[in-house]
Amino acid sequence: MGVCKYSMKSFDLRKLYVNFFKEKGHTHVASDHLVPHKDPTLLFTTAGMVPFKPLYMGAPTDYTRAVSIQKCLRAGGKGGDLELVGKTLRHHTFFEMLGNFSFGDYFKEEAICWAWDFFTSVLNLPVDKLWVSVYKDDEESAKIWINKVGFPKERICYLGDADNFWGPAGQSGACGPCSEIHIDLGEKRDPSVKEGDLENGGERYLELWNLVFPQFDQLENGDRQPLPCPGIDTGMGLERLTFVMQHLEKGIQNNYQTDLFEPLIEELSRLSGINYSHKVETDNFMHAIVDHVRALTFCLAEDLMPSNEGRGYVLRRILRRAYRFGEKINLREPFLHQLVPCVVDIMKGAYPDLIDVQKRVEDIILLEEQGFQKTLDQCGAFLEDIFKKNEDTRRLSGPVIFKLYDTYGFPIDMLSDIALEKDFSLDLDSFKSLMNDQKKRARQGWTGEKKADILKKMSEVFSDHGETIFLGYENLEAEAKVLAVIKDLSEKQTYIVTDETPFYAESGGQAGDKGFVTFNGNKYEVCDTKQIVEGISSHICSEEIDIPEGSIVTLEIDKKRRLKLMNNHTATHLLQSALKKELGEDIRQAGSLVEEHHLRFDFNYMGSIPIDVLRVIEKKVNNIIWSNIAVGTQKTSLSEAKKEGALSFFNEKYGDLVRVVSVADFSKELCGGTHVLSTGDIGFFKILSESSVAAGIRRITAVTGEDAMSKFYEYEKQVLDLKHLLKVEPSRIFETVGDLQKKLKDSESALKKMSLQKVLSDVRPLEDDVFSYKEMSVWAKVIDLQDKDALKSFHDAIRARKPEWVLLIFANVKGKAQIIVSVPENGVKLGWHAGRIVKALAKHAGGGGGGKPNVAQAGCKDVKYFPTLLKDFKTITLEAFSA
RNA sequence: GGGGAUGUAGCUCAGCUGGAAGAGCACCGCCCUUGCAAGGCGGGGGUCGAGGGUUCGAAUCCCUUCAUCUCCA
Repeated sequence: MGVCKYSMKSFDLRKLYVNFFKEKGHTHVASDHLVPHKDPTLLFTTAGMVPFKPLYMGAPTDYTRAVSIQKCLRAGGKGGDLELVGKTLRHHTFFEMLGNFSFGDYFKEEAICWAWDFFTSVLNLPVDKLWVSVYKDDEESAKIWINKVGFPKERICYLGDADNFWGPAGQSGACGPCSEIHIDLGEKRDPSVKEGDLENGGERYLELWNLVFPQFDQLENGDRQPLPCPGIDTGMGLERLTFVMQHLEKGIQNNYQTDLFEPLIEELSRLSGINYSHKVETDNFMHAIVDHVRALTFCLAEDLMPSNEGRGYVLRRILRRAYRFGEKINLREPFLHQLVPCVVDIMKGAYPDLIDVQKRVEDIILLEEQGFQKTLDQCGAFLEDIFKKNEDTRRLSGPVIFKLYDTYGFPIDMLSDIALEKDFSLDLDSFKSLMNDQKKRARQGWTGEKKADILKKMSEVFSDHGETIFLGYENLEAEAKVLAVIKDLSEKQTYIVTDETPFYAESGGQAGDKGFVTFNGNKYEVCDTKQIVEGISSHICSEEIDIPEGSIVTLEIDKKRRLKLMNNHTATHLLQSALKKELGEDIRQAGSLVEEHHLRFDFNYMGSIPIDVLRVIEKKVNNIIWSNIAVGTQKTSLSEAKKEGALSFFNEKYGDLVRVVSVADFSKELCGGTHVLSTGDIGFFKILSESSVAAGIRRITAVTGEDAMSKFYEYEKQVLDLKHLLKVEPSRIFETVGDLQKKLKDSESALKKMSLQKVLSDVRPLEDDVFSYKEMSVWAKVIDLQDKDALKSFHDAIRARKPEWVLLIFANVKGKAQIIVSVPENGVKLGWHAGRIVKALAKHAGGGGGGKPNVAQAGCKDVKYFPTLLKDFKTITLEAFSA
């Protein structure tokens, strides 16, 4: 990458910022995940404050000031940023947000003064180039800027809701007025922007830092209430800040020339052979590509997978957009994965975790690129076809374009390019109206949140009491206080929430506990335990129950079931370690399920796993089980755990104490689940199946202990049954069945042949059975047959001998009445139609049938009709000739 | 959550308005060739994604469901 040419690098800016606010009493909180698992209303973390949302609602914490550098992703949705990326120089899908926060602590004055201080004393930004905006009704902030900071009045702008009222992130939550600091990059950069017009700042006035003053809580219905815990929420994009610093130093023109992007652009330029800063158009494609690769790398590093729905689909769209742009700069083969090492190299200083996942990220991206290329190729034939079909008009209609886009996912911009090449026009207006129809349909289909009220009650319990305390590592029964009893009438279920519980709530793949809740001598069955709101365990009973809040109840779990879950969960850990040791260290969990009677483990791996390798894996696990090693659990900090090499899946909340489950040096994982005390408890481990669930993902299912034994009995019984049935030793069953199959097959085909031969020798196509009708010789016969297939063979044999006759065959196939009629070519010309004839015959005999003019089949209720059909053939089929 | 499409041999796919499940590649055997490549002849392999229904008869029509792809939210 070479020596960095800037004295102030992105890495330094992160440090300066965090240290500045640490000195002002802020706790440095590490970035939360891009996928906010605690907030189902958001697809991705879109702002620095997202992880802190509950704190503004008054959730308990041990700090009131925080500083963070938050990984963020904005793609589609409300902002619609995705389409802008590349076209403007300041939008990104993935970016890092520097933020300082106050929860009921300091307010506007400190926020504004410190921001100013950071800009002017730490970064030495040119004071005369800075501009400030405040919310139109927020005199308080304006006064602070003028009186406390001494900021010139004439460079303060008052803006409205669109620009200076922030939030909420998602459908609900904290929001409030804000004040922004902009920098004037000079008139030359964007001459269309008037002096001081921050509202339409274009490329001239760059919004650098947004100081938000969250004061309100917006509800789902749009109403605003005062926030329980108002404070400060600021956000400054690291990419923009870095740009400004390096612009001032070296005069670079955009974010993509900063040290955060420049090596990537250089690499892309090398791969494509296209120079940067050559043409605006290709530059924009390069911008979008490198932006998207960063986003992809960070998402995939968090174990998010491209898929066809939800978050994974957003990821897939980002990838495809980048891939398509590649084509515009002469990259016609998968190339995105080749940029990943460069992303990792740039970011590894701040995100060392990336190093471990680099290889995996590359693999997944390559696979996706190949998959997309395949869909494009498959559209090729369809495309050719539609261009051919519309050759006369040289125009593709709306419905045709819509179908191509909606069903096959063929990108419209690519279609336009091809159409241009072939000199075709596109009816895009009609296409757009079809898209609108689809949007309308989608909106109508939206049923809304059914369980919103239940979620709301659970959230209230959370903010009043905090997380449910889990006693179940040591205790299998306990007394506890009831905090809430919530009835779901639509499902006939009751959720019972207590302050503490021995019940394990479904999490980390481990199934929730079952058992009983006892109150006042009444025993209620708990059929599952779940965390409907994260942190709150609810005991689910499938009946309506009334227990007053505040009551003390006895909680008792199904112990036998839990022991099995513990077996299976520990075994899952052992399996994962064994897989890593046997198939490679880059094996990663892609999902796991721990249930009472079996366990399931999904992981990334290309290709299937040979049976003998599975046996080796099985053996490794069993060796650990038979060594009877104590299973250790300890609480430690996340960073400590990582240092010791514990496996983690990015699901842990930073800052918390984490629980590490370890089996000597064989396995070490962060896990909140319940485990056996010693591996020997598991008894035995047996893999039942290995299969594929998605591209690049394999699934292993297995059983342990008693269930492994049951499985063995099941197989044993099957073998013994076979042994008795076949009267051979088990070792010879395979061979014997093979022989039997072959014999059966041979004799079946011999039988078929023989019975056909017999019919053919018994029934000869003699002139005696022929009558003349409508200028043709008609041969009619009733025969008996063993199976339906023989009928057609019989017909073909007769046809071969008498090509000039009309054949009329009535067959009794084991009691079922079947008719076949066939007419030679010259008969068809004379007006004979086998289909119509057979239909008429069948209709007369309570059946139905049909076929082509030359040959047709039918069936009817009973063979007893055959003589009549024969006798009255001419009258019955009369109408078959009239048409 | 709402649309559209696909699911047939190990792989890639044909199969029309219902009437004996097919092709190419791959596989196995034999022939030709000193060997390789190629060719010739023969052969094995399918619950037509699953479950219902209509029908004398369903890969084909209808309903349900699952998986994959795709668009919209």
